[in-house]
Amino acid sequence: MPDHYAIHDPSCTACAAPDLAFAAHDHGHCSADVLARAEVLAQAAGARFTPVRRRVLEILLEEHRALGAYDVLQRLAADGFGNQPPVAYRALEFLVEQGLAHRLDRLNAFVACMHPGEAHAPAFLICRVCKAVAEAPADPVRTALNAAAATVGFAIERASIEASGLCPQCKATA
Amino acid sequence: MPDHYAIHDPSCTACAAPDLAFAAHDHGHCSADVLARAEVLAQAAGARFTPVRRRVLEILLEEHRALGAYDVLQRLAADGFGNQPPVAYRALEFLVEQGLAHRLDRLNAFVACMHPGEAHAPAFLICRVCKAVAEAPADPVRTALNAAAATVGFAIERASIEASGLCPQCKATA
DNA sequence: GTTTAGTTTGTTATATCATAACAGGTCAAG
DNA sequence: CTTGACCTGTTATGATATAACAAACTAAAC
Repeated sequence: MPDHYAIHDPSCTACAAPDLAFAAHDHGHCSADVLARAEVLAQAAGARFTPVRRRVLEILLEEHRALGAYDVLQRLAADGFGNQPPVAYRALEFLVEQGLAHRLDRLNAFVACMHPGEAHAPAFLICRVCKAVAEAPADPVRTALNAAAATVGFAIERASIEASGLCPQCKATA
Repeated sequence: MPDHYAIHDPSCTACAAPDLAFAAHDHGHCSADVLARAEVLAQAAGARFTPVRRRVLEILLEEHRALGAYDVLQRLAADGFGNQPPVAYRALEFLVEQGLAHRLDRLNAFVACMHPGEAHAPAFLICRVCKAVAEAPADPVRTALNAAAATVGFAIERASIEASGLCPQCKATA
């Protein structure tokens, strides 16, 4: 197994950071690591990590940005895969189901999950200038949300928490 | 001014409840109250609360549910207004800008604001069975979210918090 | 009371996002 | 090596949203 496929290593600076989307980092390592973990996880789940699916995840992993299904589709078509919408939507749906990607409702777009396999229900931070997307740990947020829901007797099953604003770099530049 | 146009009265059981969407209540009072407040607020903002705009708010206020733009459009057309998409989208956009309605990204749909004029940034609770939508106070949630964002240096400008699950009634029925 | 500038509405046309349904191909289990 | 499940590709269509322009209305200035 080549070095850049090395498994996630929490002692590595890059891997240990809570979120890298807004920080300079070894993105080659970062994305290869996530891809390798994804492969393992899909296997473990008895799911088939086929070429289209793998390629879609690779495409999403190229940047810490959300891509629309049609953007992904265009890339797939260029790589010789089918170029009809269901091809992209199905692969994206698979990745979301497997916890390897997330859908951002605000953007009608998809982003690679940077913490596959690590049980998490993140809040998304979307920079309105550079469009980078980061996953922020949201346990306290969800605790507060559950409490608010409980006061009216509502039982939350799924919640999406998506914030837009300025990432550290774009804030500094402005 | 007829009685059902009476202004919001916090001493009234209906008006005082944190959120009525999931509770039996005098909906005629509830919606007329919100409508009357909306009218006042629009005036105060120097905005024109025209017939289409008013009608769209009335339509949204008929139920504590989110309606798609095309649902609203159909209702408008039946009332003799234009029946092309921009008619609905523009009125909805106006209401959202004025804080009289909210857009739910998860549903691509719109819901009347039940707390117009009361500075608020709610979390939305969407019942997956009866489709009712309630606004829950989200100050603690937003505090937690801001804290999470701050740890990565992100400055939140707008956040949407949308949860789906079971409302009290549907939970009891299940 | 008329003019005028800004706003609102209506319309045509088109862009963007998403899925249903079916045919053919692939793969692993038996 | 067949079978059944699943995956991919395709056609077609549905659902959501906006650009651009013309006509009508409104409010304010004169």
